[in-house]
Amino acid sequence: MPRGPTVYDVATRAGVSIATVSFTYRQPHRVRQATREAVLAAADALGYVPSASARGLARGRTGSIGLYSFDYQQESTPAGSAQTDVRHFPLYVDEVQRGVQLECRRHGYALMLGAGHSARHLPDVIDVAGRVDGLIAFAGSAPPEAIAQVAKRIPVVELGGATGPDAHTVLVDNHTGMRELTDHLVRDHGFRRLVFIGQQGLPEFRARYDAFAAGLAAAGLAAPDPVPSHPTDDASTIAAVRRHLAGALPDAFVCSTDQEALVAMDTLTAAGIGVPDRVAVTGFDGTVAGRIAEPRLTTVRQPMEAVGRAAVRILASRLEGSAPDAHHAPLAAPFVPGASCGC
Amino acid sequence: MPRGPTVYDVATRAGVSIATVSFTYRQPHRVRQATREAVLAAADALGYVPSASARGLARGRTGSIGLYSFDYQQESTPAGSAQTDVRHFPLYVDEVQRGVQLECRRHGYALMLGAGHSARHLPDVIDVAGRVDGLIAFAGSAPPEAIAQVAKRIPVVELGGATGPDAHTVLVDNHTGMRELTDHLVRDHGFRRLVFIGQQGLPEFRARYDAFAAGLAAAGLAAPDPVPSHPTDDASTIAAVRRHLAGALPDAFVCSTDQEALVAMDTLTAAGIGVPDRVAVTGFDGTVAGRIAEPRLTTVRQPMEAVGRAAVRILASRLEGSAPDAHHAPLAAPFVPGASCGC
DNA sequence: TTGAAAGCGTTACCAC
DNA sequence: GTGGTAACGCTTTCAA
Repeated sequence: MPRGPTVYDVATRAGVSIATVSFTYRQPHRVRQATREAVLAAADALGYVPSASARGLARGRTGSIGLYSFDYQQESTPAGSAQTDVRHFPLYVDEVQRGVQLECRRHGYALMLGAGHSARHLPDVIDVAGRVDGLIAFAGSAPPEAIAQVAKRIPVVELGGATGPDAHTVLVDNHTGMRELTDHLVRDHGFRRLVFIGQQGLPEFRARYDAFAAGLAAAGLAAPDPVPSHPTDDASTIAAVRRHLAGALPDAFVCSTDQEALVAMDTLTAAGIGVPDRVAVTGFDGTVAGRIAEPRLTTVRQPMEAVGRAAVRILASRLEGSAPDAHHAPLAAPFVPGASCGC
Repeated sequence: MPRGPTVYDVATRAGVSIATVSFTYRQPHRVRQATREAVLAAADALGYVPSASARGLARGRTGSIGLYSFDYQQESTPAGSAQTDVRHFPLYVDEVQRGVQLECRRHGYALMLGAGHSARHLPDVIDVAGRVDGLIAFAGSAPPEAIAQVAKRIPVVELGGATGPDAHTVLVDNHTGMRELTDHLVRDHGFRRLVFIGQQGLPEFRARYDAFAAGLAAAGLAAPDPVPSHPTDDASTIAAVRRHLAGALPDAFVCSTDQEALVAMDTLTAAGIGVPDRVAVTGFDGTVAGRIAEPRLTTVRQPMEAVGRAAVRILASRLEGSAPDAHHAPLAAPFVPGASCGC
């Protein structure tokens, strides 16, 4: 912010005090029309651009909300097949971000996106937190301690985490959809040997596995342990799939996310195993990439934009001290049959 | 930013001065290790989150870059056919934004996205400008006067505008690709009656029409005036197309953007006119929606992510006072034949 | 309706 | 290496 004209310059030029200049912008009605016009004219002539830093310091709030995401969202996948080179399509994180953007705009908040690569001592998320009135963070994107620390100062909504004492979260019903999906595979397709691929670190992922297990249990089947894989890390997914290529192929790979499901499909295809002919694959999220994949991915569709919007609304209500955001019901995430399960 | 612990609190707790606390973060090497650790411990215990406002005010820069976009990017299209309900796919603006995000992260800048709907006196873009060290704005997204005013204070890159005295721009070669596209239609398909649909307000759009006209001229054909239409405003595009449904159908609709081309295709289809059987349609941008449209859109692919990245780089070099970003060559935008031209 | 002045939380210059 | 102490530009009482 190369320093430019300030309130002082505008005040001088308009022949008023700096207080009047400030009033002109913040409480126009408290200023006589003639005065107001004089001030605005002076500001215009000078090319006055109010400093948000100064305003933020004086008022104690910035008027902006922060969004902190994963790194993986940021860098393109280096290579990969047409199918997994999915980075040209918006992922879960991107679609949520879109909702956040939309709702911030509605509420008049500026949106601050975290930048990484800081060689500083402070975790990035704290840096971002220092710039905003409220923070939205994807669970797992920042160290829990950092989140906790931030939450002591400003309202925080952690997406995909558990609703805790400090950080709120947007509730999504991960269970119902996954249960339906599992039931579909077992009941409609008659599958018996199902493998679950995905990490179990976050509550939302655990809910997915639990629903999967519940579905199997209801059919009198034992649920195998989840095979570890991380949506961020394609290599881990590939490894998870390959592990099952040796012996008898399972009937279906039930994946924790679309991202992993797409990688799984590619891995299988590359190994000469047709999907869904020889094995079914399912995902979770309902991303664009999954919709246009070949075969179209069977999945559970999260209301991503709605999640982003809800996060902002929660923050806004906390910031504006309005209604303590009554316990909103979890957002629905419907089962969406595709072709990758054999339908 | 509910006020929390400050440098003073940390200093007291660590038994040092506030200057030392500041040094600990900004110039760690200048502080004795023991001191540094004491400070960090105190900060940690207190849950210290440095105020970016205060820092920005004191240092004269915020460490963040702003991106100002159109409104249309923000709100979902209410309805529309599967084809034009394109809002689920990233548009030109979104893909550029992605590049901006990526490059900001690389350079360690936080990214500030403009929020609209302010009931304030200041144009939004000025508000955003007051928050950042440099601004990227899509040409046409903000009043030229506002841009000019902002450019007096901080470096501005205006995307799609002309390189002017104040605002820089990222140069994209709009001509070559469109010329190739036009030649293709005329030469390879033998089309004679081509209609150009699109607005002419911005330099980049004019370049597209000019290339179109040049292509026709080279074939000894007269170029019709462009039919006004705005990519933001589907209704205007629909109207533009309908105007040509009455008499003899042209051979092709050459559109200024993919967005308009998709709307055109839908309009034609809805009118029972097959694309490309009875008339060809082409776009410009190379968006995802165009790639997966049926028929796949013939277009010119802009290097959208590269545009966003370049914008940040230009800003970064201006801010860091490094090389005055040597006149970089315009980015290439290749012709990409699809199926919508009849190929 | 307007002005004076006290902060707001950092940084950075200048001593020590 | 560390501490004092002016800025930095704006908002917001409190008076006038």
